[in-house]
Amino acid sequence: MKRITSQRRAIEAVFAKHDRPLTVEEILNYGRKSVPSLNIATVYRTLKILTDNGSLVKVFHPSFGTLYERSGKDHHHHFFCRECNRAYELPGCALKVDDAAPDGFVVEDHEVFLLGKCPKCIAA
Amino acid sequence: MKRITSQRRAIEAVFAKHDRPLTVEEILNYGRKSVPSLNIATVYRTLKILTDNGSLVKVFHPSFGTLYERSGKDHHHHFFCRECNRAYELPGCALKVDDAAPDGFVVEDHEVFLLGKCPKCIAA
DNA sequence: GTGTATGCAAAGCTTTTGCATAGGT
DNA sequence: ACCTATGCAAAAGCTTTGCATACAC
Repeated sequence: MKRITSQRRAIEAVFAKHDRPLTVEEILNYGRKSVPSLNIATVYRTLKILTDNGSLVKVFHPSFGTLYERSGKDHHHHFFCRECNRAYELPGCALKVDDAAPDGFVVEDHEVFLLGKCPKCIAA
Repeated sequence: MKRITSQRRAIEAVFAKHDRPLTVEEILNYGRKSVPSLNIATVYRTLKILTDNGSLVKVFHPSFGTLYERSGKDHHHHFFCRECNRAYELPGCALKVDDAAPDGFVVEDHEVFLLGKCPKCIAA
């Protein structure tokens, strides 16, 4: 990626505006609002580049597959609302990492997914 | 599923023998050892039935997608070895569930994935 | 003007489905 | 004999890739 195109800018703007894990479809649809010609192949190619260079990280949703979010945030976990299917980032870490695995396992990383109902859907 | 076929028995035997989260491909290959004609469509259909009736649960591996494991175990989490790519079940739960999400979120379920090196690969 | 990134279409994978038939009951 | 579950092949997602061309530089 050596040229700054309108497509590339549109995709980065999507992440700036919607700062949460997004599906490829969300990225495509939001991006098309500013660049209607935006193609799904371009989205995938750009996501790959941004993931490879560390700007984005993948998040795996139990039912929706791969989501993408901006990197560089503090360590956090994810909450998926079963009602509205939106992904949330939750600050902090409630995992007792030292107790998480038996002796003999070397834990280098971890991910925590919470599933339930978000405040919006409870209020609704 | 109202009939007990050799395919069905073969698939259940695979889970009995390899009591850890398995990929569809692993299930197919292991199953074909006893029923060579076993077809991938049958595997998917059987996995769907066993998942729907609660005998199996899905486990989502960050890179390998959906794995299947037998249900009815105590609450546990998963460890994925980055070296040998094997999935382990870890007993217990080191998550402080009450602290996991801010007020306003209702946490119904959670999953924890640990990534690192397993004892076998450390020893090797 | 040069060469990269895009759009389009085709191809790869994984998973699902339609249909004729083997085989469990 | 009946009718479900299977195998096969086609289809339906999702993601990647080849190729001509638009466009950033």
